[in-house]
Amino acid sequence: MATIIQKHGRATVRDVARAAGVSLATVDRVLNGRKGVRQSTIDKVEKAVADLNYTRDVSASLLARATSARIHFVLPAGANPFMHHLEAAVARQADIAAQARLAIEMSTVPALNAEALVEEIDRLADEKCDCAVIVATDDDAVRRAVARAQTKGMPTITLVSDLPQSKRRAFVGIDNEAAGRTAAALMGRFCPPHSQIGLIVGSLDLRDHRDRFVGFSEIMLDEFPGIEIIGPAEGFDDARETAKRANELLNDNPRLAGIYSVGAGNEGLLATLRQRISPGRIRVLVHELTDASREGLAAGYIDAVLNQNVDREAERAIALAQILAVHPTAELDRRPVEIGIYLRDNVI
Amino acid sequence: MATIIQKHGRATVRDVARAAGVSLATVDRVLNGRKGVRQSTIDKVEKAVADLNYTRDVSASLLARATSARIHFVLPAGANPFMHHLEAAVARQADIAAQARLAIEMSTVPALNAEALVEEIDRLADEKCDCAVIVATDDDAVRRAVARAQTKGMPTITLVSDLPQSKRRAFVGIDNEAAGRTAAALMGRFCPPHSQIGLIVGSLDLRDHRDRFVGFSEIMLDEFPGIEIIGPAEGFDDARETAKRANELLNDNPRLAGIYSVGAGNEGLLATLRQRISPGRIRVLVHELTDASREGLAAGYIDAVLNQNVDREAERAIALAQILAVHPTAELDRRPVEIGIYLRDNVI
DNA sequence: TTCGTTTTGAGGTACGTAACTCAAAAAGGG
DNA sequence: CCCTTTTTGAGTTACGTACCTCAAAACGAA
Repeated sequence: MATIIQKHGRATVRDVARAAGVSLATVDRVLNGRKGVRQSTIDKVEKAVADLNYTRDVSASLLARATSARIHFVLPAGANPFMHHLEAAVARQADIAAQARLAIEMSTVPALNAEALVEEIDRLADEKCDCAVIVATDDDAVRRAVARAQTKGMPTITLVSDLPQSKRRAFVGIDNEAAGRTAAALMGRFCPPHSQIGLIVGSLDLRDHRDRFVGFSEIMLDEFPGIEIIGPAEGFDDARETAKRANELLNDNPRLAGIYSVGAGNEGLLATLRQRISPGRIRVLVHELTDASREGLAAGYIDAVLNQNVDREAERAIALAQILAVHPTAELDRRPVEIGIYLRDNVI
Repeated sequence: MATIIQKHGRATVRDVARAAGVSLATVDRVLNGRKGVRQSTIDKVEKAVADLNYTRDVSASLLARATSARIHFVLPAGANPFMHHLEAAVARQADIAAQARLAIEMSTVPALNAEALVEEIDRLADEKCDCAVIVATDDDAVRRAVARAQTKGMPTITLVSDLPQSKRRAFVGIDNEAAGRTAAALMGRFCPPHSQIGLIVGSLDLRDHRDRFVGFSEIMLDEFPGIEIIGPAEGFDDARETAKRANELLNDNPRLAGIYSVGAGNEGLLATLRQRISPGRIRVLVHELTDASREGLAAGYIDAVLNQNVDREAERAIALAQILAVHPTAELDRRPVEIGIYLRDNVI
């Protein structure tokens, strides 16, 4: 009845050396990819590893590893609450990562400023940082900087906002088109078959916002053809501007059934809603769990929140960066981060 | 601009000993709770620990720890697909846990059989297992067995299905009333204000199903008073029975707008839907991502799935068990596991 | 004071890997 | 065959903690 899944008596490098008929030093050379070992010997060792089902003891490995890998996060400065959450998440994960001999550093550059980001990437590549994790601004100068860094031996990972067609080694974030499609699937079911839904984005120049809009439109046209999409209006991820856009939506469309807020600035949206309507009159869908969106959920002004879990993202970015720092040519897991859906009663 | 969040040069036990003006052995005694140290000395050491911000190096600690803690999972045998997923998740996490010097064992007992579960708990307690993790059957004999085990020094954690009013040290699972409330919030928005929603549970004798039903009813009556709840009918977590209940619901209520399937057996529900209606005609909400529910989502027969992440649950249970194994009187994190909501485009 | 008890110190070994040196052995080229 | 280069072996040190022993010191009570 009882099955022991794993017990602690695992094979060690000594066992591998004995099984392969070589010395400890040779096993070490093979395992850590040092040169000066004949291919036939490498094969012998790898066979022994496979036969004994040897896996590196992570605790011992970390303990013995003298130097910490340097992983550097570059985040947009003084941006919206979401970015502050992301920053906090990186700091939290940094504490955990320190146990794994990873030195996590963080710096900020002005938001939406490609030049500043480029400068920072170049600086990091020069001072032999092991891996950069950036919230990318979609700009060709940034693409070139990423390529330069890769040449100099520093791989780059994009976080939250991707940089397609670039030399970045991985993207950690949600699939924003899928997020838009999911938003449409919810809103389409929330609203009457013949109604109007207003869209507010931060800016259509932002890749993630554009992707969400594309996904949303696709499903709406396909599955809820009776529903009319109003907009998108641009709120520039700013509370005041977003409040204005929401006011305009309500003024111009008295029979509006829903609002999908694609970007940030939800404090402003919420303020307008509180001022203009009673909770539940129109269906409201926003992105990211923040103080404002939690409050909106609790008060009934917001029906659902699509969220990317920043802790999971920071953790994932660090895990991938660690792999790259140790094994620069490794194949990385390409799965996007999960899109969380929160209503009032399942917020965390 | 750049901020180093953590670097690797941390304080060690030697630093603590020096700062406290005591020997290494004394620091060791204090840190590991061994007896024979004067309170005034304990205070000195703890002050030094605080001053130096000392934290145990987990890698070294694990490496030095000779023995593995034994953590034993007891799951219901041959049950539904969800339980098989849970089993697989435990096995996956066991591999990871082995790195942390944890020996994860697993056994199965007949489902819904309190006597067999009691026997297994007693057996584990006698053979000095460090912690048991059980999917509880709600029965007083089980409560007594858990209490006996606790007396013998083996703490118990409940998984997925709780055992309230017992000596279990923690529960790892979702808040099922909150899940029911969330289901109602979705269904209430999905369906017209005056319509009928059919409920199918496994059994009202199952605590989690009853809790979900209670939460669902609460929100429905409160926020969607025009919607009528039909049932609940009992499908006994069985595909055939659940198919029959779904058929009956469709026969008896030609204007049914939605079905909320609270328990398992969704293969049966899906079969009936495929046979009787076209995708999207009625809104369908089920629990747990399984082959059947994924298929239903993809085909458009299921609108949304409420899910508990079994990997997260297994991981959490192991983490809590580890704390209990090392520090039996520790206070444990009481937060429930997150309730995931999945539509077609955000499944993982 | 003296005895017994409690508390503390000093020192050791072990865990499994990383990273290094130096010498010895094997391979390869002419 | 010798000579050079490459490959391998043997051994050491280090990482930070856990756990152990034995002796020395401090303490408390009579």
